[in-house]
Amino acid sequence: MLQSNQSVASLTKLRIMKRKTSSQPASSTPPSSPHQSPHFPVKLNSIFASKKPKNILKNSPAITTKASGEWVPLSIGKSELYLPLTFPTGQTFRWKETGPLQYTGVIGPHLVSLKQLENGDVGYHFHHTECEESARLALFDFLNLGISLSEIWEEFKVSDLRFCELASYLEGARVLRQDPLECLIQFICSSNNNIGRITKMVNFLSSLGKYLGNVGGYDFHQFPEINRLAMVSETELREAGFGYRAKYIIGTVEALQSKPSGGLQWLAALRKLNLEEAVDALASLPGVGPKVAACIALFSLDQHHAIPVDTHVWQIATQYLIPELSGTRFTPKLCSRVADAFVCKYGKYAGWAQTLLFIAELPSQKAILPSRFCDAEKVKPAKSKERKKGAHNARSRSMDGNENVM
DNA sequence: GGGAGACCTAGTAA
DNA sequence: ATTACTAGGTCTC
Repeated sequence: MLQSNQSVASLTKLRIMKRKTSSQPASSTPPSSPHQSPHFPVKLNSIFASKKPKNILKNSPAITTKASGEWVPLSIGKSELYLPLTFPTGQTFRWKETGPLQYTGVIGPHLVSLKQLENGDVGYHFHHTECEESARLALFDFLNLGISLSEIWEEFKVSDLRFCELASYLEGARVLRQDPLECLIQFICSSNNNIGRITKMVNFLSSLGKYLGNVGGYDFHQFPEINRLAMVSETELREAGFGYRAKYIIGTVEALQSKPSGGLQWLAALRKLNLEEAVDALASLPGVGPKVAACIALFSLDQHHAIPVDTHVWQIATQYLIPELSGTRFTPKLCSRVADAFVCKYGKYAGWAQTLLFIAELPSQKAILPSRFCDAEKVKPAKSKERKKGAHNARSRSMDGNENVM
């Protein structure tokens, strides 16, 4: 039953690094046969220097060379990255499932496929890129490989038995490091919305960017620059199905254009702020409230303890962290209370812990977890009705088992 | 500063 | 079959 859900395509994001102009679009089919080829060079110290856990790539053997048609192994293993728990779980709406255990997306100007190899490792393949080296760096950065998932999970496991048990079934649920602009726009689209529709909206905006190629029947584009986004009218967006979010997109794009340092710079600078400052800055943009801001902060701004609180996270929190509030109704005022509870329990990387707990609540995952993880039914607030099957809130990342986006 | 209602759509219930 | 209502996050009043 996991499969049906995984058909949800996810998309990606690019890094905030300078965009390279890429050359001719490539129409290619992802390689089909995993190939044990050499490892890649690992010169990421400067990039990841500030990260806490040791760089999991640090000791990887150097080498490289990848012939097209091959999967180049990342040599990190499933415990560090398991694609089905990372890409189609609501962090990004730009990556597509293009094969069994295979996902394709765009990182900056690079079109790349990732595949879980038979030995558990993840292999990558660039379909379209001008510079292999910068593509590789962009990929490592996007995958947040400067952070050891297994290392921070160890700490969660020690302090939380339930996390420990879940982790053994849901290995490799990693938090990505997306491009802030892409992340911002995607999550503005996500507000009060369901995954199928969000994906359509994001696809529409993405198609305004430079075409990079087709993989598995899906067209891939570089995410459009701010000035390109600014050329779209609210009317066009509404006709494309954005609803009232159309004006949010327009307003946010205008706000970014008006930043003295430029929108991209302004967004990039948020990575240097503390969480509260970053969230406040983001919330100054139309269409960005506490929840969307937390998503952007966690998924693109290195704010590892950001907790996107929605009704589903509220359920998790009242069930396991603050049972004294169980049965009460969620109000915005309680947002910080929930976030604090997560940080208090899990610390600096609370957002990463919360991501796993969230995924464990997805119908697709519950289906493969032992029943003891499912019997603890949520205590619903008096006024709340049964949860619907269809429309799920975005952050509810694939909450919908029936979701069939593409 | 907190609460209520509007916004938009898809899915569900009546 | 149509209609009424619902969730979901942000904004406005």
